[in-house]
Amino acid sequence: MITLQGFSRACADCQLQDLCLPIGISRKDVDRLDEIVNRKRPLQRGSALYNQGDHFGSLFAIRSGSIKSFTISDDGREQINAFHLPGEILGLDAISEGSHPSAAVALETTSVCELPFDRLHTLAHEVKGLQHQLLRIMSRELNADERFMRILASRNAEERLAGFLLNLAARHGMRGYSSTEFNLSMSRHDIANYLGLAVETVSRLFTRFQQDGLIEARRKAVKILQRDALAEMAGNIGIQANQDDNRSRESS
Amino acid sequence: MITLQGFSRACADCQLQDLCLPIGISRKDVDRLDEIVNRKRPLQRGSALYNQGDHFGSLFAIRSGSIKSFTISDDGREQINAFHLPGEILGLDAISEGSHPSAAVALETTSVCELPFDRLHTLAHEVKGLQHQLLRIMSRELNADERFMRILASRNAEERLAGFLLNLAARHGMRGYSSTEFNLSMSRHDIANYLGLAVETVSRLFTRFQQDGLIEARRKAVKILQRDALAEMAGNIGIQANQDDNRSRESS
DNA sequence: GCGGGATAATGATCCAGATCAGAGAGTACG
DNA sequence: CGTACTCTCTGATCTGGATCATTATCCCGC
Repeated sequence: MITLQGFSRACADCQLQDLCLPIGISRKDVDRLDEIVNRKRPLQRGSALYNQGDHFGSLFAIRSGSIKSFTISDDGREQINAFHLPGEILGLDAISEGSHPSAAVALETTSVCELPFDRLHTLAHEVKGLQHQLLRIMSRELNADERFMRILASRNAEERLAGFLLNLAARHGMRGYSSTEFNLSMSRHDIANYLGLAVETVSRLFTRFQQDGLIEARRKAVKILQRDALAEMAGNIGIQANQDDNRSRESS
Repeated sequence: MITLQGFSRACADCQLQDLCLPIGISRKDVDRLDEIVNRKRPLQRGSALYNQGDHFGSLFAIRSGSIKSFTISDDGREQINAFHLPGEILGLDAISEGSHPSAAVALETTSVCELPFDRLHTLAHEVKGLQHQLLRIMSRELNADERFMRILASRNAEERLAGFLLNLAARHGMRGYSSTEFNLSMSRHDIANYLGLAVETVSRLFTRFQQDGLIEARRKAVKILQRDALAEMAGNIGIQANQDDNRSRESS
């Protein structure tokens, strides 16, 4: 169904370049970016890209697959921070401390591009567009986090799950996949953990959404039947995935 | 009680420079930064630094006072994203979209430095240390958000409030104020909103913490009596404020 | 095709915290 | 300096979702 693109080599050829770092960068500069990127061999499901506390040396961009990032607190509880899809950048939260505050584990077979931070940083110093894009990506991430904090602080279970499904749908859509029919790469347990709910609640909600004709769900396979009803339910939060469609003019 | 420092002019003289943008920047470059900073006249309590949806042109650094940033959702509910103290940078979440996704309102008389983004961006392009510091500040913010998401997703009411108080205490401490005795510039309502709780719950918890001898609280005035007990309760989350004490060596 | 261990669904009960209601206490202002 | 408003506190009740318990289903290796 999805063409394997794991072996196309250059950023310039990558399907994801308009979601990823190269936005707003000239062809010539993309080639320079390309030189510092390491394409790693695919990660198997369940294996870690990095662990909590690991030394930070690189950012990572997802080429295909998906990754969850999470933190284990002192009392041993795991808390998932985010699910990452192709084109998204991981490791941004490690820049300030020099080590990764959270771990990143593949949810399925996943391939990533490694971006050594010191070289990226140097290149960004030379290529203003890259510097800008880095800032924009981090800002976008801040936005997504804030949006999610709002959901956690003020939405009930059904609003959370509706928002979650729509968010995933939109993000799939932006990557050229169907935004109505897709596979969840994470378990119900992971969804519950992420949304701050109990697994049982999530499971019941899937059942209810299905009974109400909002979705069709069989295990990991999900089909959105009534997008608008879900959006209404979610209170129109989290619908828009991290797009950033400003042509922010560099004024004056 | 707190000396008015609203009229010291230069970054180089500012008490907050080791929390703010100038970290890791040479004296000469701080002076260049200084040239682009606008010191604005103080904001009165309740007045907006910017509103939701406003065009983004500048970042802002707080000199004194405090600010809450929040979003109003479609259904009119206000949700507070963060409380900001002196030395912190506001507006980072607006870089990607070109407009402010949240509003910022002063909780008390507050003075800020305005940092026009295009000029800051250009300067960061020339001064690598500034570029790095910008990235670090954004990364630190991502960390704080993640930490807070964890609290919202998996902590109960008493853990949340304990964590909140310790976080404020630590942040006051880093700014040279007492970390055991301080004033809350926000109302119980704001605290509740921020923590995803009902006002009544927050109020009851203040009472209980006081009865248990953990704190002394009279209205806005708070005194931490048993820091360790609170930390235990908070599950050691949120204790450390956004420090970043890595001397991240630029390797190789 | 056949256990067996993870994953998911469903049912029954319980409780933390929301909601409802109302009473002080502080503050602004005519 | 009294009236009215906002903020905080406290008590009583209700409920969404957690927790506990069990069953169904999937998926894997053999």
